[in-house]
Amino acid sequence: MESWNLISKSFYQNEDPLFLGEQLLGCIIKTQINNQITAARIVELEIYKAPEDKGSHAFDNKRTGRTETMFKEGGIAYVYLCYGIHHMFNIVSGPEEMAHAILIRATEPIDGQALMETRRKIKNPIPALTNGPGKLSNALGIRTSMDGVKLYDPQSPISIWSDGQYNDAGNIIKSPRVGIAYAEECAHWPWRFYLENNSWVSKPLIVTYPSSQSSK
DNA sequence: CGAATGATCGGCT
DNA sequence: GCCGATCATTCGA
Repeated sequence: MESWNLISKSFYQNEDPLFLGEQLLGCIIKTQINNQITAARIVELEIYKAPEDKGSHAFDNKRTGRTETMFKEGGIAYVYLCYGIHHMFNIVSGPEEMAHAILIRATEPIDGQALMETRRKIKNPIPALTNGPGKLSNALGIRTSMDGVKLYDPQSPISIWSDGQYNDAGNIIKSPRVGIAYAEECAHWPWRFYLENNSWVSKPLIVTYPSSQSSK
């Protein structure tokens, strides 16, 4: 709010989602729902690069009712339900017909922390508030009904801003993504980005990959 | 601690 | 019918 700059629509049209992922780390997600405002800084995300990425819902440019959102112009939200409970928030990027998406995995609260704690039914200010994709959506009030909203419109329920912090890409750690062991050779691509030494990053879950990762 | 499990539902075979 | 880009809770060592 103080000196935040709204991320422009053109920014999201970049054809390299890996580059965009680096730029989006440190940016701020703001939600305004029924005049209630919360904001949180992106500290961890994952790139899903269609069509070659077997971890993506849009692998091989597969179009379904659900994935259709990802084929639209960059700069909108892709929100889907996972395990029947969790609302997963992604940023669609690239031009129309390029189904790239960037999953936000963890955030650091900036504004409206008390409201986030109420939504999450959490008593104490602990990292569990927003250190996972399902957790942060719950805390920020993001739901599947917001699928397709414009992130570059300040009136949207979800918008993304920059305040100039964390612009230095030097402190970004890159590692394999979480929860996609089924994605064969794509499973170990280092497309999970997070800020080094940030205490709000999600727990580095131990994922069992098809036995071929350690020393080959 | 870690491992196992239940929750809960839309999308897809 | 089955299963997932997950999480909170329980159970056992």
